[in-house]
Amino acid sequence: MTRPDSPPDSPTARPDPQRTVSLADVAQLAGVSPGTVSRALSKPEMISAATRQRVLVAAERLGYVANGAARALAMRKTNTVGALVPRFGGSSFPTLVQALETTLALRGYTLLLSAPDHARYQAEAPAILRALLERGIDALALLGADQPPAVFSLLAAHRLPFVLLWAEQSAHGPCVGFDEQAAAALVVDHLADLGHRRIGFIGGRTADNDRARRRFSGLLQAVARRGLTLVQEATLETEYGFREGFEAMQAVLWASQALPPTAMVCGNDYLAAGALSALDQAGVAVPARMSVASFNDNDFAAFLHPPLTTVRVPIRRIGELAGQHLLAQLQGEMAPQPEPLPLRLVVRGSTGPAGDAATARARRAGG
Amino acid sequence: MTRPDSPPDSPTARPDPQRTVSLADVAQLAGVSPGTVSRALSKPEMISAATRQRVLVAAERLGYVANGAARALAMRKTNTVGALVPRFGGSSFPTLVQALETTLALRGYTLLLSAPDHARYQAEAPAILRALLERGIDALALLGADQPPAVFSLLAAHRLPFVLLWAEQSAHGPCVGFDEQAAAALVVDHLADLGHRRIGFIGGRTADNDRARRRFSGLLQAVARRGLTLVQEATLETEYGFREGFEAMQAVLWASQALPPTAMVCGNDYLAAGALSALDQAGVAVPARMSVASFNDNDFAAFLHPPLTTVRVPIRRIGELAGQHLLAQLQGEMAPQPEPLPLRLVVRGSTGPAGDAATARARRAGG
DNA sequence: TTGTATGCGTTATCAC
DNA sequence: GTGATAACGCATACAA
Repeated sequence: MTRPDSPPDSPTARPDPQRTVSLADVAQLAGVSPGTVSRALSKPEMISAATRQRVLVAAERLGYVANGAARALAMRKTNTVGALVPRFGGSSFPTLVQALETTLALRGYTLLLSAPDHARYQAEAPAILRALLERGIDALALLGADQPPAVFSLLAAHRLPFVLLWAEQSAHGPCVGFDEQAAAALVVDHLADLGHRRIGFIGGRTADNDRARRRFSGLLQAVARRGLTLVQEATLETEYGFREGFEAMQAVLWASQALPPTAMVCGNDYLAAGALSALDQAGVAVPARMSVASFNDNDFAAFLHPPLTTVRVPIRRIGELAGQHLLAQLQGEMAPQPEPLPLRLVVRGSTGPAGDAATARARRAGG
Repeated sequence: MTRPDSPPDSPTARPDPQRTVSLADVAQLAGVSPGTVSRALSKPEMISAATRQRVLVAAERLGYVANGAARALAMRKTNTVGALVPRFGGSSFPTLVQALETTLALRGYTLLLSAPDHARYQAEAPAILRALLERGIDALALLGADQPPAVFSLLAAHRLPFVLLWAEQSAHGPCVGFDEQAAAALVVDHLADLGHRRIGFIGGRTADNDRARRRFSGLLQAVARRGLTLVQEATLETEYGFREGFEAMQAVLWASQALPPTAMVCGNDYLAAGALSALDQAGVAVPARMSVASFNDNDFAAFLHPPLTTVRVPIRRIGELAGQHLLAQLQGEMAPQPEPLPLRLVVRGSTGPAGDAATARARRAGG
């Protein structure tokens, strides 16, 4: 210790107002050694009740707050988990991140958030990941299985536990997600059962993310299986967003006016809400003249009116499970068994292409 | 150095596969001292081009990544900024946080996110803040001026630069926000100009957050100033959210059926979207039979249909400015002058209580 | 149970 | 320009 001791009986007992109070300060005030303070704080059971009490009081009096950097340096762990999630304003990622953060916080971990936009991440993923690694994280959650090539090798090189959020079956590492194809099948089967034959789709950009890709491919499969027609002029990709859904639906109405689809499927509820607004503005009655169905990422589509049939997708649960998965890895436990996440079709005011009578018939027939 | 040197000519040149590569390793490979490596990496201009090159190559070969904890310990700064933001799934906070993160990331800072729910934060704010302090942050952004009492004293005790997001004029510290009262006035004046006399309000909980409180009080003032009537049965508080807006609007329709308001103001666009859905479901034509106006927190209400008149509120800008403010504090510069954030009224399909003719007259008259 | 001593990986202050 | 060396604040193995 180089810092000169200040008179222990000085009025305020704060030696140097500039310096932040450290273990040594607490030790001095409590009249014990620094090691004892360290143990009293983090391994109370190793210390006698009496001294522990003295230490606690001293720490309290001084307003001691541990220095995480020093601790991290000594313990070689930061109690911090990184989250690498693209730009999420106006998406459903916040819900996911929130759930992840909550799960981690309950176990004493903090979340370090990095939210580059898509373009920047594609361009400089290694640098972004590296910044996270430098800052010090014990584990990492990444959104989607679609990662730039360098990412996985960096993770491997640093032996960093990680999990892919909202992804299925990646060869690259553990994933937490759900069966997008099944979700798409639920929607399409429902529409087919109602008697719809020609449907359209407004979805996210398949080039950008594997979620949109899987959702779309699931749709294609189900459409083929049920012998439906996916109307080309009524099928397009866009960014996720309310405005985007609105404009996409306008475009669809215009492009397919010769022979429009009787039902539209939207890739998420922002798109669906926008699409409904566009239909309303265009005077297209829903669901009488056109049905709309959607994937309910945001707990959101379930309350739209005109009513929308949705597949309720467990976003929050992904965050929780991912957190648990990471925590398990960090504790050296086995990862929890990959329970399949439940999907639920919420049917609201659906109608077949020929109106309610046909719909009732279809319901009796199809299930 | 206690670790035994491995033969420098070993095939893979990786001494100990378990250990993470450090400055010393790079130094050894480059044949220079650790100090030189440190400088070559962080203060390149202090090093000759030749050795710098050698160091860079060595670092690259070894996949060196700096240890932030050690750096933080030595430099007494973490290059990390904390954000303490309550539950933000389904709110407009993500937009704000995203903007903050982007602003900080561009200047080399990372964001440590803590997102407790409101109840937990009220109950254990000191513990939550303390966790952030322990983890090591150079500055902190907090949402709202409403903070539990212990928070500001903790911040002061640790001399931590901070800023209050989406808040005005708090005596406790610097704020970045906009004039909620003016925003409310824009909406109310617009409705009054159209000839509305009786309006209702669905807003956030004023007990929980000062934003809702200010928004509501601004509304009250403007209503009084224009001599309007705020219909009691059509005025209520709720959580922010789509579902909440839907249910609140249903409640309003029921409670005020004797003499309903001719216009509803909603506290944010989630509430407004929900309210529109409820009106649609109830068969209330908008805006013919009832006008709806809202504060557009999410870039969202501007695309709803039936159309909604909104005050466009600069959430993103708050995040950016807060980031700049913190960065300025961290660099010891003066904080940027508190430029007033712009508010804009976006008029869409508004109608007066007696229909379009009256509206046209009112527009000519009122402005 | 408690004190002592050392290392964690960097940066910074000196000399050279 | 570059190399030694001393902090930075904490945890922990080892002694007592």
